[in-house]
Amino acid sequence: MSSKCEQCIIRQFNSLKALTKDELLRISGCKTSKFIKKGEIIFEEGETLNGVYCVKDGICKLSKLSANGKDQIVKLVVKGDLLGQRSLISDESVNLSAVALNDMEVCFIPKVEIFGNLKNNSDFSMDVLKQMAHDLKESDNVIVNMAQKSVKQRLAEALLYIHKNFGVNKDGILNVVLSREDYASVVGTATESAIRVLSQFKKEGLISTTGKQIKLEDLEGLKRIE
Amino acid sequence: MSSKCEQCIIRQFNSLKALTKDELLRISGCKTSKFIKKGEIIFEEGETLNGVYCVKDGICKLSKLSANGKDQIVKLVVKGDLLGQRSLISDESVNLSAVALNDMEVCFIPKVEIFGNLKNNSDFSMDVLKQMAHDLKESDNVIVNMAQKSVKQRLAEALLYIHKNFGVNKDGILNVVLSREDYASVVGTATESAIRVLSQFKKEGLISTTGKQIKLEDLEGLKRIE
DNA sequence: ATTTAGATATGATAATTGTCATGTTTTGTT
DNA sequence: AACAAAACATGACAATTATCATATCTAAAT
Repeated sequence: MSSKCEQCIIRQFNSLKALTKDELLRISGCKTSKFIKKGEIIFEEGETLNGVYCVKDGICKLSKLSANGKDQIVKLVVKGDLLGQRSLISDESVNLSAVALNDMEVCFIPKVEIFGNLKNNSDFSMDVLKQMAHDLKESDNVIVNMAQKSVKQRLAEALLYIHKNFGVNKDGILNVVLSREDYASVVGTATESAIRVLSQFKKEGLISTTGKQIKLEDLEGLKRIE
Repeated sequence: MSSKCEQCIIRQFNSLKALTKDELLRISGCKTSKFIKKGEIIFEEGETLNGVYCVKDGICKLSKLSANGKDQIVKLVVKGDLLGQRSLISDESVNLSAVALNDMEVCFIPKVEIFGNLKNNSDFSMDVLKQMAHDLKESDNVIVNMAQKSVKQRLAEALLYIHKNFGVNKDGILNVVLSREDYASVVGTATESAIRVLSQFKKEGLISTTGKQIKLEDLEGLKRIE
């Protein structure tokens, strides 16, 4: 019993908003809904996808295994994002692995539907194109940051990024809860280094922590990190 | 007196190949041809573009100024590539600066033409989409490399990348000639570090140099760098 | 041919980051 | 509650990379 895409609010946050009522009805008919538990793998590097996932709830990480055996987290995915678009479009195997950081709810939309709409609805394809263009810009900016900034700067920016894009709960604690290892993997450093920098931020009053939970105490201070 | 796009071979290498004869004729009518000297700026970060550049000849670098004042080269552009697509599509100012590394010849195609074709020719928009999807994958891979690999590894890979994608002349010398500063800027390190690593490669017989010209002497050796 | 600015090269040293060892805390399981 | 496993934390040290100083080489301009 799948609910109706026409009434799904999530769709407003991604390219599916450009679809017509008829197109949405068709998708409603063939999509499948899935619940994914924290830590579960949605797909893995090298797999072939036969559709895209629309994230209804929860957060996941997109990562790639480096030659040295360490995982690099390339992106964090919010509610509303589409997963697997890129691989679908270029008709290649998936380049990144997706792992749930929370319990998630996703809808799987088959490839044929997406391609049909890309071909026939230029509003939709234009929106997908815009989304990709935006992602590409973000990626280029990440490259520059990785290449030019220190671990301390990158970690400060990662915290600010999560704060801005995923928000905080009523107590001011970041909605995304990452392990220290995951932070290291976002920033591209050793786990111990990430731990050390977070400890330093704590000492300096820039953040406070309760277990894995992190609260940003001084946004301006974090922005000033050099 | 602009030559005809219909007869331009370059177009086979980019998304313009998906255009119809009529569409190409229209572009022929409104495009402008430009010669750009080595070192000249094609466009700079923050500018607004009113079209895309189709690279007919020559090579250029796309770079971004980091907060620390250093340039990071994000991509090298070959003959056949389109410049400025991304910014045009997302309707934002340009994120990267483009500077000629050679004497170049480019054609400028106005925004309206591109958008018209994106809207009306789904083969064209699909091809642009594919190109962007491919670029996005490449960018993600670069992020992983920047984050996880050493300067030595990154420089070896940069040399191999240039070898593979831009080729060599009759003497086996890389077709792309970069200054040591540019190499540092590709790899994301200090100029002195880039120089040192290149010197080391030379000592180890992996490369040979004559001034700025570099020849790869041992491809397999470079691939094995750790 | 000489000058000169810029690029290349290398040494010395400092700063950053990674690795290994080890201890503590947290978490989940029986 | 007791235990084991995992995550977190920190010290000591090694490796990598950046910075500063200075020397040499190259290429362009006079």
